[in-house]
Order: sequence, then C-alpha cells, then structure tokens
Amino acid sequence: MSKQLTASPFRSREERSREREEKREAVLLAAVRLFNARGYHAASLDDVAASLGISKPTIYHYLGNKEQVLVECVNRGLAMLRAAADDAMRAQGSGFDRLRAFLCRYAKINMDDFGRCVIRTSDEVLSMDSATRFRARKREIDAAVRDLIAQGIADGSIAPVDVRFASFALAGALNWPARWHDPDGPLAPEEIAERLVDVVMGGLTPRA
Amino acid sequence: MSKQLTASPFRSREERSREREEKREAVLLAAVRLFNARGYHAASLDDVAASLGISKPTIYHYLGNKEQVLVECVNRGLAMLRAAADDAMRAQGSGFDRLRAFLCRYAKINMDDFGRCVIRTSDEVLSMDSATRFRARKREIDAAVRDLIAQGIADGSIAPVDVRFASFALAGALNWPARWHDPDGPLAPEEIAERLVDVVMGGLTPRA
DNA sequence: TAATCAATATACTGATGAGTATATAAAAGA
DNA sequence: TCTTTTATATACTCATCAGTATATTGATTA
Repeated sequence: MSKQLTASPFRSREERSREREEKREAVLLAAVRLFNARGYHAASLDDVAASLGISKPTIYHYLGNKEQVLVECVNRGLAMLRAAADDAMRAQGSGFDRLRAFLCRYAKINMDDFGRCVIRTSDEVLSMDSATRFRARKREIDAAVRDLIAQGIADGSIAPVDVRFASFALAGALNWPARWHDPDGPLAPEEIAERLVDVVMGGLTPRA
Repeated sequence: MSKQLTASPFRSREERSREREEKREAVLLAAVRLFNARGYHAASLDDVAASLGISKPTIYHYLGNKEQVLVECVNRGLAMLRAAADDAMRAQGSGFDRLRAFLCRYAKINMDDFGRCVIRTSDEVLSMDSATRFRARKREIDAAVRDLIAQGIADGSIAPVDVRFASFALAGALNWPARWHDPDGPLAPEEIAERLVDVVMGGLTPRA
C-alpha cells in the first residue's frame, strides 16, 4: 500500500470519510460547549454554526436535527462512563480500591465537555424514546457502582452501608461538579476528583 | 374590632390585600411546578396561566415578567435555606449534631417545590444582576455549612477533613435529589434526607 | 353619581429559532 | 465529457412565546 507522499487536494475515499467524521466531531464539540454554557434550549443551532464559522444547514448535513445533536453528545459521555465501568468490573484488587479508582475516573469524566452534558441533560428535553434509552444507559452505570460497593462490603474492604443510598450520595457528590466546575478556574479536574473521592470514600471505610 | 359574622361579597381592605397575596402565591406555585417539570425555558407563561385557568396578562398583573416569576420562586427557596442556616448557627450542641440537623433540613428543602427550583436554576438563565444576587445568597448558605464543619472539627466532633471539599461533597450529595426525586414515588423526602445524611455524615465521624 | 382603580380578558406585535427549499460549485465516477 | 454526489450557502416558512395595547366589568372613593 503506497501512502501519498505529497499533500494533494485530491483525497482518497478513506481520507474523505475521515474528514467527514472529523467535521461531525467538530460540530458535536462546538454544540456541547454551547449546550453546557447556556443550556440546551437557550443554545441555538445558529449559534453553534456561527461558533464554527459555518451555516446551520451544514449542521443538518452532518446530523439530523437538534435533538440528535444532543443525543450524540450524550452518547459520547455515556460511552466514556461505560468504558470506565467495564474496566472497573474487570480490574483486580479489593472492592474499595476498585470503587475508588472508578470514582476518580467518573468524577473526571463529569468535568469533561461530553460528561458534563450527560449530567446536565435532564430527560424532559428528550423525546420519550431517547429519554428511555438515556435512562437505561445511566442505570447501567449506577448498577456498576452498586456492584462495586456490594463487592467491597462482601470482601470487608467497605463498611456495611446501605448500598442504594450510598450510591445516591456518591453519584450526587461526584455529579455536582458538572454544574459548578469552571474549566478556566484554578482547580484542575484531577485535583477536584481526587479530593472529592477522598472525602466521600471516608464514609465507606470500615471502622477499626 | 368587630369581625364579620356572615360571608359577604364585600371584602375589607385587609381581606383584599390578603387575597391578592394568595393569588400571587398561587401563580408562583403553579409556575415553579412547571419550571421544575419542564425547565424554565420550556415552560411558557401561557402554560402556567392555563394550569390555573387564567390568562397570561393576569400573571403580568401580579408579577412583572417571566424572569421575576423565577426570581420570586428562587427567593422562596433561598429564604427557607437561610432560615435553616440561621437556626443551625443559633442551636446548641456539638458541631456534628448541629451540622447533622441542618443537613436533614437542607436535604428536605431540596425536595420541596421552591427548594428544587433553587437547585435546578443555573445562573445562565438569569440576568447578570439577578445572577449576582443569586450567587451571593447561595454563598451565604455554603458559608454556614463550612462554619458548622469547622466548628465540629474545633470541638472534636468531626474528623479533621478538608472543609472546602467536604462542603462540596455534602452539597452535591444533598442537592442531587432535587434532580431525581419523584414526589409521587414511593420514597418520602424525610426518609431520603435521613438516609442520605446518615451516609454522608459517616465520612465526617472521627476515627476511634 | 361621577371618577378612579383593580382584576381580568381578547387579540395583537415582534423576536427568535427549528427546520426546509433551493442554488451552486467542486469533486468523483462513468 | 457528462452525470452524480458531496459540501456548502442564502433565503425562506412556520411555530412558539414574551410581552403589550386595549376593552370590560365591578368595586371603591370622592
């Protein structure tokens, strides 16, 4: 397979489809940033287009409609969370350690553009169909958190807390930065994640 | 002063101004419920009016404009939080006990119509002026939480945690029900509040 | 009783914004 | 070279919704 040596204005089929994919991603990134900054309803696709120096029909060329733009953004975030959950379930070590590692990643994702969008999107803005899928995928993540807590309790690394309410509390504490964290502020996502997880894991540590 | 003995269609001045106040409150309650259910932008004042069987100009007769409706709703919630914070600061007992009592009340307020509105309203939807005031009042509540934690650490009833991050975690854990709690669901606000506070206070208990 | 005020409605204006019809130009394929 | 496809734009339509102009009715006050 010969790779092209000089930059040419004539692209191969793969190059073209990769370019298309890149443009799609650029649209999604611009959109999610505006959605996060102003809220889904207050952010218009005209604004999204303007922020990329393109026109609205171009967005429709790459994505079906406004809701689908949101759905794709949310899917990006959910995929990251899902991957983190899968890794945690496959990891070895005590339940406590695996939960801890997972929560750090979870908290950081919630400060990422697409992760924030997952948290900030409430299902009323979605069509009934999308909302159902959205809830189901979030429930999977929540199930992983509960599994990890239960496993930790079983192996003695986590105090025998109420699993359901512990997962509510953990989720709340680690979702909340999606609403207040300022990416341009002095606190780095890593630091917030670590410190928050330190505090919340304190409550799960078995008493001596 | 003679009180009226028979129901009359002729109201006294106080009765009239009380009625006016009642109507204002009814508008706010209907509005906050729709704002919470659909989001501020998606809930129109026409819908709010329809839910009360009145017309939109009537809302404008009692309240200036849509933003002011929201601001009044948020103020109702903030007033409840403020009262809870004041009581906590005046209460006696260890820092731990006072914080615990305050947090229970805080969590319950966050499941009340107006309390939910405080949590669900992000300042981008407000005018710059209102947003500034809103942030300031929320900061007061947060300061009370930090004070209580610090006092608990000082009197030894709370473990020497990072005050700032502990308050972030507590707020997140107890704000989150404002986004998922279903008033018609099986879990009563009281129970959610108690159990959540149990879990989160575990992390603040000094180790033996 | 005349003048005013309070409470309410109907019917409008004007802006915004989602989504579309249509044109164009360039590239790809036949 | 002719045709089709892809990427993009301009300029619309149509719906929604905040906010207003104006009318009406009944009670209050002078």
